[in-house]
Amino acid sequence: MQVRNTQQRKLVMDLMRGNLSHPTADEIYALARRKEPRISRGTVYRNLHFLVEAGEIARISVPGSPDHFDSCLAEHHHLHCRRCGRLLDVPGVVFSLEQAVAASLARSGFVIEGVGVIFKGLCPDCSGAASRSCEE
Amino acid sequence: MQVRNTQQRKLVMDLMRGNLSHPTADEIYALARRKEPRISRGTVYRNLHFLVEAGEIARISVPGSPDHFDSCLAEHHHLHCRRCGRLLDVPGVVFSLEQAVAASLARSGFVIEGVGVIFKGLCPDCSGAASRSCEE
DNA sequence: GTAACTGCAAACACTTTGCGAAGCA
DNA sequence: TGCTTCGCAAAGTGTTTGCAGTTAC
Repeated sequence: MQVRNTQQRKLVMDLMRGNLSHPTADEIYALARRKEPRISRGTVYRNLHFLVEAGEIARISVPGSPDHFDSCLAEHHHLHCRRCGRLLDVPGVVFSLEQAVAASLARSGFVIEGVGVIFKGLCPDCSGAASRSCEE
Repeated sequence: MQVRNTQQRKLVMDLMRGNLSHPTADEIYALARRKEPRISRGTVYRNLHFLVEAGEIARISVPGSPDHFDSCLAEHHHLHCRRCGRLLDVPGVVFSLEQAVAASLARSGFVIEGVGVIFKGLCPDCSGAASRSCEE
């Protein structure tokens, strides 16, 4: 199966690479339409999947919200803000415990292919706003 | 708001309590219909949410598959089998690393309300089957 | 009696897919 | 030219919701 470098695929790729946050498929679709108004949602989804399969980007599944995509392939934790929905990187984390658990599981016959860790809570912006407005 | 103990709510509660695995809403619905064929999907969803809000059960969001529900409230990790889709408990894990990270994040102004860890891979049954049949 | 709850069905959000047309190699 | 990819729209999946009728308290 011969892979083709279409305008649309290049566009999605560029938008991902130029994006340091963790856009959803729909956010990429919105950005893509600014440059290429005729691009379709299906094409964006297909190309995001293509890039994930090709190992160019990572898919981050977030409970209760659509999937996000990450152009940073280095393994890292995320924080999902319950209030604004933003997905933020947790920097500088060592994975010794998850790795230890994975090793122990492997000894029991599990094949561990990955570990997903997601912190849930409020980001600094939202926790500040929350205390200011006394809500919740 | 006065809470009522309806037949349907009791049934969902009992099915969850008698269930050591991690059924999805649809699995609970199927079980419920065996005892109460007129129960509706909406009622099962509403009651599962009710029980989650009431702190009676936990909701486990699994990337790429419907939500699972867990009658075990003790914090623990899970393994999601890519092959059979089963969700399994990871027993006897200490959470020191996640807790350390959470503490460090808290110092930066994040409000951490929870940590979700999900291992992805193959359970012993499936990893054995996979190597036997040489697939993938 | 009354308001929380139910069953039903339609709506919902996100994602995938079938199809005929378009365009890259 | 041929086969991958596109745009479009419809279907799929899991979940929520509006409503009129029911039922627990």
